[in-house]
Amino acid sequence: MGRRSDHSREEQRQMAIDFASKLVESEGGAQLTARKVAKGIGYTVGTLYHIFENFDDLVAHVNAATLEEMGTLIEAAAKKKRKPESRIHAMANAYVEYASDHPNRWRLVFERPIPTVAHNLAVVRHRRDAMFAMVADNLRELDTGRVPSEVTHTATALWSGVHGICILAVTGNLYLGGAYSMNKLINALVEPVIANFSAQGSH
Amino acid sequence: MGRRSDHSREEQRQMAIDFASKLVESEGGAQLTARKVAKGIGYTVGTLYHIFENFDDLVAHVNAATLEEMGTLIEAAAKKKRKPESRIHAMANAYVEYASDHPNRWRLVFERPIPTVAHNLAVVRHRRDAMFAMVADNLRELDTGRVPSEVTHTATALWSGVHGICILAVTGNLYLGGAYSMNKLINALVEPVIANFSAQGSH
DNA sequence: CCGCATTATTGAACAATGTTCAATATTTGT
DNA sequence: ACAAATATTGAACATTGTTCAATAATGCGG
Repeated sequence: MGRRSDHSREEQRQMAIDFASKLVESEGGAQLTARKVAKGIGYTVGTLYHIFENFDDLVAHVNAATLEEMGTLIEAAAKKKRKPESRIHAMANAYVEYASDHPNRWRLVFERPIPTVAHNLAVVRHRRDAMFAMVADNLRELDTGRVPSEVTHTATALWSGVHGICILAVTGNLYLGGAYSMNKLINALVEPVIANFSAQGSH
Repeated sequence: MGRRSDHSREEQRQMAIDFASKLVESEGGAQLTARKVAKGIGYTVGTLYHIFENFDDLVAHVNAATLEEMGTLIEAAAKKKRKPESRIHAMANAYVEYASDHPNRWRLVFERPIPTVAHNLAVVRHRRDAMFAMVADNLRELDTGRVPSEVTHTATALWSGVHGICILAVTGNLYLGGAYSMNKLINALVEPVIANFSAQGSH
C-alpha cells in the first residue's frame, strides 16, 4: 500500500470523470458513489477526496463534461443550417436527441441540487448561457428591428420550453393522451414562436 | 414503552404527510428524513415503516398532496375566466405562481427518481394528465376543426414548455442575459402557440 | 548513497441515511 | 382474567459521504 504517482493529479481527475460518466451512463445517477469511482480508477476513497473537494464537486465535473459534449453537438447541428429558423429547429432537435441518447447523464445535470462549488458553477453556467445566447442570436437575425428585451424573453421562453419537453419525456412524465413523436412535439412549440416572432416584426 | 393506537393508521399517515410537507416547505427536500418525520409525529422509525412501504412511498404521498393542492388552485384560476385562451393563460400563470410560492415542495415532485409504488404513481399520473387534458380541452374549444392529434401535440408541448420555464426559474437556471418577468416569459410562449393554433384553423 | 523532509496514499473511523425485525408493551376477545 | 392479536419500539445492518492520523513512497541535500 502507499504507491505514488502512477498518474498526475490531472490524470487522476480525468480518469475519475471518465469512469464516473460511464458509470452514470450505464447504471444511472443513483449508482454513482465515491467508493465505486475510487475503485474504478484503482485508488481508495481517501485519494478521491484529494482530487475533488467533495462528492458534489465530482458530480459537477461529470455534469460539466456532459454539457460540454452536448453543447458541441448542438453547435454542430446549428452550423449545418443557413437560415436562422432552421438553425433554431436544428438546435432544439439536437437537444432532444442528446437527452434521449444519454438520459442518465443528462438527467444528472438537472436532478441534483445546484452545486455550490464556484468553479463548476461557472462552467455549467457558461454552457447554459451560451445555448440561450445562441437562440437569441438567431432570433435577432430573424427580425433585426426587435427590442433587446423582446429577443431575450422569447429566446429564454423558447429554450426553456424545449428543455421542459425534454425533461418530461426523459423522466416519463409526458402526457400520453395520444401517440406522439418528439419531433412533432418540439415543432408544436418552436414553429409558432418563430412564426409569431418574425411575423410581428414585418408589419 | 409501546403505547398503542393514540391514532389510527390513517391518522398517522395523514400526520406524517402533513409534517413532512411542512418540513420540506421550510427546510427543503434534502432535509426530509425518515427519523425526522417519525419524531415529528411522536413515533419511532419502525412505526413509520408500518405506515409506508418505504421512504419513496412517503415522498410519493407528499408529492401527491402537493399536486392535489396545486391542481385545485390551477383549476380555480381557470374557472374564473370565460374565454379558452384566457383560461390557458390563467392556468400557466397559476402554475408559475404555485411553483414560486412553494419551490421546495414543488421541486420535490420532479427532483426524485420516479417512485415505483403503484398507488402513488396512479395519483400523480392522474393529476398530471388532468392538467394536460385541461389545456387540450381549451385548445379544442379554440378551434373545433382540429385533428385530435394536433390538439394533443400542441397541448403537450405548451404545458411542457410552461413547466420548463418553471423548473429552470425555480432552480436558478434561467438565462440572465437581461432582466425578465416571469409573466412576460410565460406569455412569450403561450401567446404565440395559442395565436398560431387558432389562426391556422380559421382560414 | 544515505537520511531527512515532503508528499501521496491508505484504511480505519464517524455520523447519518434507509431498512429490518425480534422483543416488548398494549389492547382486544372470550 | 387469561390468551391471542397487534402496535410499537429500539437495536442492529449496510451503505452513504467525509475526515484524518498513520504509513509508504519519493525527492533532495550533503
